[in-house]
Amino acid sequence: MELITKAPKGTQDVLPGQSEKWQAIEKVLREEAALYGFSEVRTPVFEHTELFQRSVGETTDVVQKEMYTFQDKGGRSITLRPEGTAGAVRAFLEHGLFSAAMPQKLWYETSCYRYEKMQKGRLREFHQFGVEMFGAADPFADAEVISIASSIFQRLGVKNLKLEINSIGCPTCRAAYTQALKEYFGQYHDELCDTCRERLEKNPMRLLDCKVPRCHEIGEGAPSILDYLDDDCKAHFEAVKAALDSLGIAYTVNDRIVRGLDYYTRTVFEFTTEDLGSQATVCGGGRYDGLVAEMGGQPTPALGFGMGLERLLLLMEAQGIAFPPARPCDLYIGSIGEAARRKAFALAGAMRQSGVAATFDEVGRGVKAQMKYADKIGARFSMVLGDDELAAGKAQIKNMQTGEKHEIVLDETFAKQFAAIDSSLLS
RNA sequence: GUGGAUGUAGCUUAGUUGGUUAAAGCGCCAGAUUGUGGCUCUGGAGACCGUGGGUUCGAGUCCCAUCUUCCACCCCA
Repeated sequence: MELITKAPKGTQDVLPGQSEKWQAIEKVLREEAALYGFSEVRTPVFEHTELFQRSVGETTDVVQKEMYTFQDKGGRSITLRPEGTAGAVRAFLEHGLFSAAMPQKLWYETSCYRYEKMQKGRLREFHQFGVEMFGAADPFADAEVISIASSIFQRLGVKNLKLEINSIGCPTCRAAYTQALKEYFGQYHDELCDTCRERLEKNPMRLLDCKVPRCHEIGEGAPSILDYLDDDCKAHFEAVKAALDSLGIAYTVNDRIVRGLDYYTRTVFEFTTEDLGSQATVCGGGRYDGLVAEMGGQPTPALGFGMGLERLLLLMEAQGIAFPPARPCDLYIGSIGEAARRKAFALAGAMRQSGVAATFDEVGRGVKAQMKYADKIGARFSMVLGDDELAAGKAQIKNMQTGEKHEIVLDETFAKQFAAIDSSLLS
């Protein structure tokens, strides 16, 4: 197929039939966010490249090989956002949101871009719903953020999700732990795979989830971060777990969870599923107490999560979850002849003014074809206008499901008469 | 980035050991004694067989390249 009739690799059109599902999900996301007191923030699709290098981390895969980076005509290095947190933090700093009432609670739903090798549930343009909370250091905040995701899944009817949590400590505990890891893996230096040998220098924590069999085997005997947490971090983690317990949210502690974005501290978590093949993570997040300061702001504790919407939708479809039906056509106004068609056109307009989803014959075909069309679009009621109806000033309204007919007078009380007929169907 | 598959009308597919104008179902459009849907019947439109090369008298069917989608790794949402 020609390039102009083909969407770029890794992108997706959302067509009628699917867009209604997106809307249904988005409605739940917005409502849940509001229930928890979060406000929406919208940030640009592209930012200065440096923003992501600083926040996401120079050594991460995302920054090193997955960003859509280019130079604009002014010579600036621009990058399409690969995730949502950096932009939110930037906006938080740029507009002085830190001097508003704390905590600041924001949510967003945006497209993100990552140059990746395609797979189901892994696109180059994908959508993420996320929340960020600034200025809350307390463990209850961690539990609350996790519970937002949890209640979204619950409301959507998503099943079989596993919540895994871990604490990767603060920079102090992590320095000690990193040292311990280097020593441990150092003993097996020659047995490690090439990338792990590199990781050993740059980011030893990443060795832990290497899938190469031998590395994985070695990793099983590695020290656990949980044994290296200092007293504060340990107390914080315990309090987060207690808070989750009090909410009745089930979780498992997995000390191998190492998130791929450098800004995380202390609590990290993932919601995973086995129903999506290898793209198991539907939602991931954690605390990033150092990020705001790293970006030049006052030290501000913060945390949040990102949720992959394509994955969420895929998961819901895989689990056979029903979506609310699209709004159907309430009344199809058929017509025969030009005079009647003009009347149908006017009537459809008037009906819409009173909140009735009305449709008339927009293409000018025969009555039979019009009725077939009314049936296909799922019109709940139909009527046909012709010379006879115009002359008599009344017409028949037909219930498309039962075939039952009602007489209706073609005057200014039409909408009221229709409402009476319509509500009789509902009762 | 590594490895393995896939690609025929809008959709799902058939296409024999390469051979004349590439089939079917669904969908779409139009009809069935000229003003009415869902069933049935009839007809029609719609594919340069992903794209570009090559082999051959001749390729949807063989070879190469490229693109697309999918699977595993990797990464992450």
